[in-house]
Amino acid sequence: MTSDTRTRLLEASAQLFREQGYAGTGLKQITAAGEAPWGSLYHFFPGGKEQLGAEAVAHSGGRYLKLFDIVFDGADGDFVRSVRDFFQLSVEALERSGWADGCPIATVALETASTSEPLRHACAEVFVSWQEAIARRLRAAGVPDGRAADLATYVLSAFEGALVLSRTAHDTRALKVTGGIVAETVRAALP
Amino acid sequence: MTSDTRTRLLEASAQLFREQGYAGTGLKQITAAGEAPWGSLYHFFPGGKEQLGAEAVAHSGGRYLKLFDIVFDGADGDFVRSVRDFFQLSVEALERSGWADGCPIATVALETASTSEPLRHACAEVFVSWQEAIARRLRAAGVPDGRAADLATYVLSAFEGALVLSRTAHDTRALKVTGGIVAETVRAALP
DNA sequence: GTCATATTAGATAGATCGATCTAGCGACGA
DNA sequence: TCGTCGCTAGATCGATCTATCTAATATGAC
Repeated sequence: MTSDTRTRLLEASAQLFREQGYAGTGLKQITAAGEAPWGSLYHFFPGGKEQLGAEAVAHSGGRYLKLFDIVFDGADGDFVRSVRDFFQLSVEALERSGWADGCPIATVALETASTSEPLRHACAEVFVSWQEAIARRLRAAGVPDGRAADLATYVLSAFEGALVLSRTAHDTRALKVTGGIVAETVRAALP
Repeated sequence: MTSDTRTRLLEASAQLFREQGYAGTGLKQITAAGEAPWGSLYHFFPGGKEQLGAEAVAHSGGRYLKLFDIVFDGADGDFVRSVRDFFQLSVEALERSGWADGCPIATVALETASTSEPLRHACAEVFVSWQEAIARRLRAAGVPDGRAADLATYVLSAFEGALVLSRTAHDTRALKVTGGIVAETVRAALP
């Protein structure tokens, strides 16, 4: 039986880290947002902020992994449509949240790439899992192994970058434009 | 006559923000790195950390803009080669710096997109200037206006995303793979 | 040389940071 | 009813954060 408080702390962390980064978020703010008692934080996460951060990253990563599958399954094997759908989903998420909900990992990844090895590693693992999920679907669409891995990396790169540009510009154009071109490129690469 | 101390503060800020983000960098650390006296910081930047951050972002942005031109000019009008060169330059910068020198803007952009309007705006302006620089070269290569703008956004998106993945993974593969596919895509789009 | 301005020096304020600590609450089995 | 143990409560520590302040010191014009 997983603790409810623990989950709330994890999800509050994930959301706050996504919006304002790891260093920019205080533990007090996390307990407030998660409506969790201060004493519980170090009970559930004796490793402190770093452990909480690493677990929050993994939590967000897993959640998005499920979302990938939902989008892929909803497109009935049409990989190109999946790509379009995913970019479109982010367009809507950005608009709905007032430009707050970008990539739940990227901010922490960049902040901690040179400052915390455990956090960097957690972020790297999430990115790998996402690329594998995309590559798996590409292989299912008939793309050879190595080429599928490369295309998956390419799609994720373009997606992450477009999210950075769109969120910073407060304008979904980058996501729409990039999504369109990436979808075309992928279509041409399918057998 | 621009103050030397002021420039050192600006460049130290730019480098530290690039490595560890805006919130993760203290003003004391900046004065130490820039070998500048503490009293000078608020003399040159009375607006405090936010002003220093915004100016550092603009400073980095302008520096990269010049680098764009150097790379473009070095490729003798061969835009596809410019793209490859630029991805390759980042590969080398990442390796040389021990995975510290990624995009000088992206970290701050993500951190401050929802927390500081002046900083977000400074980052957005840099990204716009970069896209315009790329688009100008695409037009020079014969690509129509609107299409050039879209392709420029696409190239920058893919580049930024690949930098995030490579820096996080401590592996230049994402930059190499993405750079290759983007170069191919751009080549096919040229007249 | 004199005066005004630009810059440096560094102590200090006041807030907040992550982390630790002890005390106590409350549910549940014996 | 009594313990036990998971969890909560929140004071508190030392460090660090940004920002402000007053003096002292260069610097340059005249």
